[in-house]
Formats: sequence, C-alpha cells, structure tokens
Amino acid sequence: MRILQLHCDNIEYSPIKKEISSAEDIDPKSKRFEEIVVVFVAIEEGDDKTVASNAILQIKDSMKKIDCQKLLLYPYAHLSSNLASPNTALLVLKEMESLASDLEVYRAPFGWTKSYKLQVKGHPLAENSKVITKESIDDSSTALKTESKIKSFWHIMTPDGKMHDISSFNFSKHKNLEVLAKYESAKKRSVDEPPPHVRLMKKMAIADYEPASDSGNMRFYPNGRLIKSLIERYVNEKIHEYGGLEVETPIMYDSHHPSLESYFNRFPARQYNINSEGKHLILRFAACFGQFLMATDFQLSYKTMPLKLYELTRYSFRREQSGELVGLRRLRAFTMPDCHAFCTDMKQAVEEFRKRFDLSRNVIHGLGLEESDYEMAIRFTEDFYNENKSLIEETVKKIGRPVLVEMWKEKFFYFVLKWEFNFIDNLGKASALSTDQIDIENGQRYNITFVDEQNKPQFPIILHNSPSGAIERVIYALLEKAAKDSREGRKPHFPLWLAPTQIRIIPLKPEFLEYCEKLADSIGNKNIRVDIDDRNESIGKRIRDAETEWIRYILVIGEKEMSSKNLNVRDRESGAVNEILMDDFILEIQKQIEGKPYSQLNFARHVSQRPQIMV
RNA sequence: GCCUCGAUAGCUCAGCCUGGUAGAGCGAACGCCUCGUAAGCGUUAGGCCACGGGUUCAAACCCCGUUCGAGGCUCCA
Repeated sequence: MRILQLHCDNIEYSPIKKEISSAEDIDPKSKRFEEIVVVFVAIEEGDDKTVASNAILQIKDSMKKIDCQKLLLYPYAHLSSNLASPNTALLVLKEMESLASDLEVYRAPFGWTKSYKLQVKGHPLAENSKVITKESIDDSSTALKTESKIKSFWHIMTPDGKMHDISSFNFSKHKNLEVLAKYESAKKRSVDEPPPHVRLMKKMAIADYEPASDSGNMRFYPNGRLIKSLIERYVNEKIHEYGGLEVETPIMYDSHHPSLESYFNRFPARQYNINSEGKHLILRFAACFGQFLMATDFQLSYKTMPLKLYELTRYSFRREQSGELVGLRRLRAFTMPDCHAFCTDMKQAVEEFRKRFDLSRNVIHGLGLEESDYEMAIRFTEDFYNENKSLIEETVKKIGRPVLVEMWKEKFFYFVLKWEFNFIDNLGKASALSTDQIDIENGQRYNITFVDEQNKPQFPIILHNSPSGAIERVIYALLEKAAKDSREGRKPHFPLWLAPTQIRIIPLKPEFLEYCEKLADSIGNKNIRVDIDDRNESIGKRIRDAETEWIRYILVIGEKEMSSKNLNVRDRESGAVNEILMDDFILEIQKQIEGKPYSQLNFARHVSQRPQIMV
C-alpha cells in the first residue's frame, strides 16, 4: 500500500463518472471538508487487513502529532503501478475506514473519476508519503507501537546524584550535552556540506562508497583495513582481558525459528532478507541471537556464572532507510563487538555492570577519544531507578559531569537499564559508541537456564555490552575529531598506534638509499611501521607529502646523518627538527604505543612502489 | 522511504543561466634537475560530460525517468 498524507486547510471533490464497472454506487454529490488530513491511498497486490491496520496505526500516529481529528480516505490508484484488484482494494479501504472509527473519518467514493481541489497547509509535517507492506507489520512490531505510547521523562543528572529539569538546566559549561539533550527536538540546521569525515575517509585512502554494492556497504583501502584491523584487535584483547570468551556465530538466521520470531518482532528496523530453498533468512543485526542460541545449549550452573560470550561481528546488517546513511557514521553493514554476560541475579548483574562500564571507558580512551569527545546518556525504568538508585548515582559520579537521563514509566524494551557514550560531531550530530544494557527478558525468551544452589533451573539476567560501538563508527569519530583539530588550527592526526606509517625516511639522494634500508630494517624490527620515500622528488615535496599523510616522524638522511650517531627527527606535532639518539627515539615511540596491537606496514615499504589511491 | 540539491579527466572543480570543436590545477607517464625540512622545470597521455529516454538541424548545457551521493524530514533497538 502506498499512501500520500496531506494536512489540508480544505478539500473539495466531485465524482464525475464511474471509471470501472465495480465502482461503488453512490450519489455523485460534491463534498467539501475543512481542517482535515487527506490520505490518498493506493491498495497494492497482496495488501490485506493487517496492512490496513498498520496503515491506520501510522496515520493515527502522525495525526496525533499535528493534533488533527478529521480524516478523509481518498482512493488514488496513481500512486502505484502494482494495484490490487478493485474488489480487494475496496475491502481493504473499508477496513481502514472502520479501524479509524474513533476519529471523524470520511471516505471518497471508490472507482470514480473525480475532480478535486485542495489547499495544503505549509508546515513541515503537513506532507508525508509512506509505503506500507505486510513486512513492515513485522518490522514495526511491538517495539514501535509501544514506543509511541510510552511515556518517558527527560532529565539531567549531575555527579552529586541530583536530577535537574532539562529546560532549566544551565548548559553553558556543557555545550555538547546540550546538543545531545536537545537532539530530538533540535530544529533544522542548514548544513550544505557533507560531514568532514566523508572527505577525510577518501582523502586519507581509508574507505569509500562501493556503488556496486548496496548503499551503506563500504570498501576499505589498505590504510583503512590496517586501522580497522588494529582497532578490532585492540577491542578483542581488552575483552579477552575482561574475561569474554570469543565465539563465532552465523550471520543469517531463519526468521521462523520459534525463539527468534518473537525477538525480531521486538525490533523496528528493517533487515536484509534472503530467500533460499523455501527458507526465509534474515541477516543478523547484532550478535545477540547467535550467542543466546549457543548459551541455550550450554549446561550452566550458578558456579560458572557470570558467563561472558563475545563476538566481533563482521558484519552486522541493518537495512537503515537510505536517507539515514552517512559515510562511516551510519551503515548498513558494520563491524560491532558484542559481549553478553549471563548473570545469576540482579546483584551479580550490577557487579558485572560496573566492570563493563569501566572497561568501556577504558577502551574509548585507549582508542584516542577523550572525555570531552563524548556525552553520556543513561536510560532506565522508574522501578529500576527506585530499587537501584545508588548504582545509577555511582555511575554518574564516575563520569564526573552531568549526563542525560531518560526515565520510563514502564518497561517497553527488553531492558530495564541502558547507557551509552555519544560522540558529538562537527555538525552537531550525536552517535552512540559504547553501550551496555541490563536485559531481563531474553533469558526466558531463549530458554537459557542455569541451575541454582537448590538445583532449580533459573533464567539469567543478560547484559549486552559493546565497549567501543561499531568499529567503523570509531573511525568516523577519530576522523571527525581530526577535522575539528584542523578547523581549530591544530594539526589533524591519528593516535600513533593507528597511523598507517609511523616514521618516514627520506633519502636526500639515491646514493643514500641503501643506508636508509638498513635504518628501516632496524626500526622495523622494533615493531614500528616505517617506510621510505624513494621517489625522485624534491626534498620539500616529499616532506609536504608526508605532512599531508599525517605522518608523525620524518627522518631526512644525508651525508650529515650517515656520519653521525644521532638521527635528525622532524616531529610533525611541533614542526621542529631535533637531533636525537636512535635508542632514545625508539623508546619515545614505544612509550606512546605501549599496550596497543601492532601490524606491519600494509603498503610497499617504498613509496615509489605504491598505487595512487586518492590525491 | 519522502522533500530539496548535486554528479564533467584518477582527484578537486570551471563551463550549463544564454544549446554550435571539452577546460584548469593536482595526480599519472616520459625527460631534465640531484636537491637540507610543506609544492623544482618541461613534454605527453587521459573525457560516450553518471545512465536511459525526449525536445532540437544541433544537447555537457533545456525537459522526463533511473542510479549513486549530500542536506532536511522520518528513523537511529
């Protein structure tokens, strides 16, 4: 079904003549309505009562927003080229009419050629067009329906545990928090440039769109793959340290599997669908189901809890609306660490929750993002707040600055508590990075059981944690941060451990190349990424190129260096050239990349041997 | 998904309004230069002007559609 919904000052129509034999028998009188929502409807092949009810649900939802109680259903075939038979169409239309009977509802005659005149209101919500399918019934699900009904209260909580009203809170020292808090009500910002990270992800030869794939599925060039893989390894290591057991689960699932069916119904987003040998498969949008199904088959005792399963999903898929996709910020295929902890009871869950909060903060900082780069939001049900006030206050105190609070009157997701760290970018967009949730529903849904001290089976409480958020989104955040540095007059850079090249050696003349090779060997042996710009270009040119590649250290090698024990190091951070002992220099670098994973150069050592990816 | 805007050389863009031989810089290839901390010099190649239709004697340019991208809306578990 396709609908076009218009909020009108008035509409006037006159039935002219019957267009089809099955047209309704009516008295062809002109009608006129004032202050009304007109919904043009095209009923398509396969539409039925559920589609009708979904459509009315959505129409009512938006009518509530614009505060209008009057509805005109106007059959309009021209919205679709795949129309249902007139008989079905009329039935569906009448169904819609009766479903909307709590409003003041009218219906224009079906099967007639009509002339009409209407005046549409000028406000932003006045015009709206939607495609409604059976599938979107499944998709829009309980979660969406409940969400529109649910009451939530927004506050700011300060580190002293006090709740403040958003409207009266003084944001002057917390600009980013204000952006986050007002994000939903934020009015149009006129931005006519693409987000800075999109230009950078291409310019730095990290990632790019792949037109031959679906939108939101990116390609990663050697630099991007190196950076992504280092971040992935870092997150893996941190979760291993925390005690996560790394597993691997399938990326596609039977949508009619009994445990999954009701779970999928809990999520509004659309999935990628694959039909294969009569099965309807969906691509996973998180690692939850794979791990839950696995845990169901484990034999668990309270002694083995908490059990922590972990997977870095490459990939998770969410078929976001095409208009929502942006660079590396919002994708349809992304890599996400997903770590679940199965806990015996709320006490254990809370204890675990604390560890994971610290872990997440730790990981975010290790990735090169600072306190000032993100704002925290914490959401919980009123009941949970009343029973666990001190946990929430303690968590906010740890962050040490005000956080955004959303409190729900009742539970409508599967969790009772959830927090996220939100990165705020150059265009004032907020995106969630780390997150953790306390889930009290899915243990039962998936029939995951452990036996307690009395040898009785129990359902665990499950925590869902992504300590870094999607890896692509981490890269987005790092690039946006670099863009911000650049805009504010600082030199943009990656954390040294993520830099595709950490040291560049530039021989002054070709005859020094051999010496440079040896130097590069001995630096490379210390697990430092070093390359050599052996191109026949001027020294100035090669230094400039190294600068534009954000390479931190440059070693120019000439007669002087070959005959000296010291290295001549140009540090991009300061722009200064310093003489320094080789060992001290290595030490300086090692100190900065300590505790971080290392990978070899993902390009030829010689710059002259490299393909030109982006200028 | 909807509305608006955009797509011209590998990259960044001019040309389009007012239809008549396709432009620049960077990059690439080749040659010269052999250099001391952010662009040395020259020559050459490179374009079915996103794709498909239409209008016209003639379309990169005007019109319609499609694809992809961006902004806004909706959405963001």
